[in-house]
Amino acid sequence: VKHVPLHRFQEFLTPTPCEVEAIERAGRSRREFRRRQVISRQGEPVKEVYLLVDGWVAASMEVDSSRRQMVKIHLPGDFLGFPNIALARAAETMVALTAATIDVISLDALGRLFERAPRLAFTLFVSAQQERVMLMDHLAAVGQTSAIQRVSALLLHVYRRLKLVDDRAAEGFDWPLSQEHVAQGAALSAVHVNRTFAKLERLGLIARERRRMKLLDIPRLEEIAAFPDRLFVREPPWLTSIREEIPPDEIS
Amino acid sequence: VKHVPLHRFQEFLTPTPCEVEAIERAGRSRREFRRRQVISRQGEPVKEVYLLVDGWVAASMEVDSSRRQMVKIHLPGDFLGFPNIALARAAETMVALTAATIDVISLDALGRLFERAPRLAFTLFVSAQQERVMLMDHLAAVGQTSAIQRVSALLLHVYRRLKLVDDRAAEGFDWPLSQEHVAQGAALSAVHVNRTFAKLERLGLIARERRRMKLLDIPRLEEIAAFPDRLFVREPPWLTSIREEIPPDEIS
DNA sequence: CGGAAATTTGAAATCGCTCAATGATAGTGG
DNA sequence: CCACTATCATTGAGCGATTTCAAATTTCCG
Repeated sequence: VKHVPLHRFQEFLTPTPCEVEAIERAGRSRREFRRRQVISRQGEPVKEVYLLVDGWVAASMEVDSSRRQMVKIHLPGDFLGFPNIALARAAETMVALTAATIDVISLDALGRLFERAPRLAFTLFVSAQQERVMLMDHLAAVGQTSAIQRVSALLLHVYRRLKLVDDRAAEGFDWPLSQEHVAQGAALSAVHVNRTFAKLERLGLIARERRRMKLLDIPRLEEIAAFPDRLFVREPPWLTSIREEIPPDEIS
Repeated sequence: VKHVPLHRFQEFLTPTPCEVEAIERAGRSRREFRRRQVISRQGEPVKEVYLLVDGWVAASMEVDSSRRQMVKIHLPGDFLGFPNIALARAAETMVALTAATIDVISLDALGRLFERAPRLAFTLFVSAQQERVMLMDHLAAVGQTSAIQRVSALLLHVYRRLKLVDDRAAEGFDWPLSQEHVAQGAALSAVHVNRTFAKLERLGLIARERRRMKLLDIPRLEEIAAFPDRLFVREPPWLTSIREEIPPDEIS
């Protein structure tokens, strides 16, 4: 059995054993998906959220039948579907970009977590704010930068996230995204993404082969992309000082 | 003394008196800003968050010296600066679009709220997810729609939010945004925003005069914009069933 | 091995941008 | 209250980054 990855929690503080247990308890049933399979669909009633245990997942929104915007590339350890809990009907469609393993978390389990583990709850809250920052950066890139900058930014974004977990990302990494996917993420046409990849390759900044990607000149890519590498807080005093758990007998 | 507006809380559930008190207690010092005054600047260390009591505020990010993206138009009742709590240095710059009144909330006070008022904490969490949905819609509009659609979407977005609080918005509303501001929000040039406003006016969809705006044909604008009018959850069982408050004596 | 999905390339069209100049509005101090 | 100045809105002309359309390869997957 694959262990639940805790990356998104550990970014802000190291969970105590009983907090880890609370997380493990919240996720119940596990589901497997094949590449290209739809996990949840835009417009469906919202009943649960998910934890991505393994694989890549794309979250996207259909604007009209021919246009869709990818709003997030989810990697292992990410929560999926959280924005939908504010809605009666889901805003995003989730599609597996690779074979993927997912744990289902009920909304009731989430509520119990807020009641019993306030520090973990606050961590989840901070994590939601982090997602907002990433969306803001994405919006700024799409709104204010050129095609080559947006594609470079997307490459750097994925690279930086992979490197947090696996240092070998510097020697190249699996790249399951089609050029059509990149187009939907960077808000470009697939044709222009193709030309932009070709240009980056010609400049010696990236190398592509099969479904692998390697960034050859990261400093130069960062210079081009103008995409901020955010420094997130780590164990801030206002977070660590909160009580870790409310014993069950104190809850009526 | 102006009362603290609670719009963003009341969207998801009606706070109990002691929850209202907890909110009032969290906000301490009040500050006043003039139009165009900077409230907080991108890159500064993050020490506090704010509640917008009165006025409009723009949150924007500078991509380079000549390009900036407005990521949110804040109206009374909005929390300001929440995304920054995940960061060591602020990502957004806040500027008052009108004269504005703001309450300062310390991060410690926020922590106490998570410890003491779990239901309120969960409401804040859901509210953060709502903000993510709005950012996703914004990103989809900027990435996938034409100039006239983006400007229509921005107008509708503001109109819908104002109407929640004040029905007279249908008869026109104050419009403190310059065309340069609209340009930064919709990711267009100010010149093109001007031409797009002129077009909307020529089509009989809007009327502008001085710093007022009136939407003349909302159904047609909605048709053009293709901007979703989200239905947010209201008092969902998984939120209302959480215990309202942990008595102080149960906290060591 | 066959069919579907994805990539690549060319040519033509377009939406929105930049530059530049003029006109209107609003805020400020005398 | 008026004049002065900065900000904001408007309009024209030319250009260019990216799109669309179309067709040919190549790769992937069952």
